[in-house]
Amino acid sequence: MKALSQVGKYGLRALLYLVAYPPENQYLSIRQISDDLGLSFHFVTKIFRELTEKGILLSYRGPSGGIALAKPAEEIMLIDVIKVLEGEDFFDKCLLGLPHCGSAKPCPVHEFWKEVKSQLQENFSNTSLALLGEKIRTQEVRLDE
Amino acid sequence: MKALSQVGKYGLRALLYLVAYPPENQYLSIRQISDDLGLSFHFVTKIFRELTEKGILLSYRGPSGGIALAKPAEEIMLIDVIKVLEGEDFFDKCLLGLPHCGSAKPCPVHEFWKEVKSQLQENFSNTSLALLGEKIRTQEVRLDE
DNA sequence: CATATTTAAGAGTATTTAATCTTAATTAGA
DNA sequence: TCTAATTAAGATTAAATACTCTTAAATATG
Ligand code: SF4
Ligand code: SF4
Repeated sequence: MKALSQVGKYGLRALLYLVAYPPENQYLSIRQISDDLGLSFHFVTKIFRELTEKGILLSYRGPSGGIALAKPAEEIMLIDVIKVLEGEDFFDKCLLGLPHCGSAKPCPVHEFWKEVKSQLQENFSNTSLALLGEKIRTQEVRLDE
Repeated sequence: MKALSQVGKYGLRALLYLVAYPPENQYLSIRQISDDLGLSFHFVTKIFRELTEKGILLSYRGPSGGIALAKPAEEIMLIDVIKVLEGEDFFDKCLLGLPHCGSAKPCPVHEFWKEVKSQLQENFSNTSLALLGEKIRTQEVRLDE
């Protein structure tokens, strides 16, 4: 089961790095993130540009430039990030992908797919980046290896 | 959230058609299924070949040939079909896709991803094709439109 | 045996996704 | 003002996925 695209995976990992290890100065360079996580610098740059456009990150060019959160990590929910990285319709995707479907005209697997999907959506909506960053800092969880 | 590939979606729909509307004679032709569901005949043929190789379908060439279930629909679970169509590792896929990970060295979203995944896996394991076929026949659910 | 029907096999094409590369723009600091 | 550091933008390439097409093999029936 493939839940996130490469854009989603890399983007989320890179973003969580920033949240977990915020820099002393205002901006953290993309190079440091991509090097530390072993991701392609250019690919991460492209992904971050999207997050910047959509108001989740701020960016600054030039020496000692980089990226930073546009809002406090407490106010950014996982679902906001996912919707930028995977598209607004992320939670509309279906198992059989029939046209015109939904609860009124369900397909054979609608019943439990609906449950699975809403459970995931709820978790994404209730999880802030701040919470995940804290888990990473306390080494309860990890971002690489 | 993209759960199934096109192979998985088309394959499952076509297979459920056979289960729900089994032919009087021994075999049902792929042409009838693909035409009825509006799917590519060649694509469905390719998918069915795989299901035949893996022992879920029987096939027979020549006039009045076609495909048939290799076992009673009661004995084929959704998860068996999914594992053929999407690969044995379908339920090993991850949100962040870190190497060497699992419950011992979890990533930040492991906790709820694990839950979501096992809920889906359980549903797939407990659902037989016979059950879904019956739902379709009684028009509780549908395969097209 | 000849023909029509049907699946098998695999080559070929198109589209989407993933990743890389090049150049431009911005900015700090010597 | 010059240089180095950094993101922005977009062109390009690579790989995976999704089909499509052609030919072969099997088989029923007249
Ligand atoms: S009926 Fe439900 S599960 Fe099935 S394709 Fe539609 S929305 Fe998805
Ligand atoms: S830690 Fe869990 S959710 Fe995260 S990538 Fe590994 S198996 Fe997937």
